Amino acid sequence: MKPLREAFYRRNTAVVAFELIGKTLLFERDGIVLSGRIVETEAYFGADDPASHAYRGVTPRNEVMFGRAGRSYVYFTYGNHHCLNIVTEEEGVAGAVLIRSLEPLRGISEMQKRRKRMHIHELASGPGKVTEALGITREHSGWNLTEKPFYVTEPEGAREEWLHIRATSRIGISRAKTVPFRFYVQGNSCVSKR
DNA sequence: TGAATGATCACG
DNA sequence: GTGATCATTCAT
Repeated sequence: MKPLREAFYRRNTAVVAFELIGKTLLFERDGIVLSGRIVETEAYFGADDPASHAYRGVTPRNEVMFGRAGRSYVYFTYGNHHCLNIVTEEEGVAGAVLIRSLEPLRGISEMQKRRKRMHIHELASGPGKVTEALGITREHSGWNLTEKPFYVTEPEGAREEWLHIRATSRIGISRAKTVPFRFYVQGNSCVSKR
């Protein structure tokens, strides 16, 4: 399967966040393919979104959010965890989709090793777990996700889960708590817990 | 130079 | 419910 192209990401962030549900995220490293179905995302905008890192303009950390769509934005938070985003919108406009949860597909034993957990629903059911399962750190920020080895594709088969996608407020933020910019597959055990 | 904060997780 | 743990940001 071919990677999703830059034009997919160069659109409204909430639309991209919604449409990324059900797609497959892949990272091929050291001859091992790690992949999962995206089952939970959140949209973060720019100047009009007080919960976004880009709310107050460009900083050294967030500058990739203002750059070209389809790039990774990885940041370190709470002294322990990394979070993976994919940049959206036209160049010069801030936006990114936080990848909150994956349903593991390939490379499960490698994810179990990295996470020190066995159960499928513990491997990538939260943004910090996603990056730990795939071994993603700030070194992987700014990568071009429209080409291998780190990319997103259409799922195998039909995208049936669109019927079951829910939208709610975003998790873990202190501002803009009401807008429904979180999307997830209802009933999927790999979605993060409330 | 310092203090506050944080798009989290695991454990009890 | 709470502690861990530190990079980032903004104010001083």
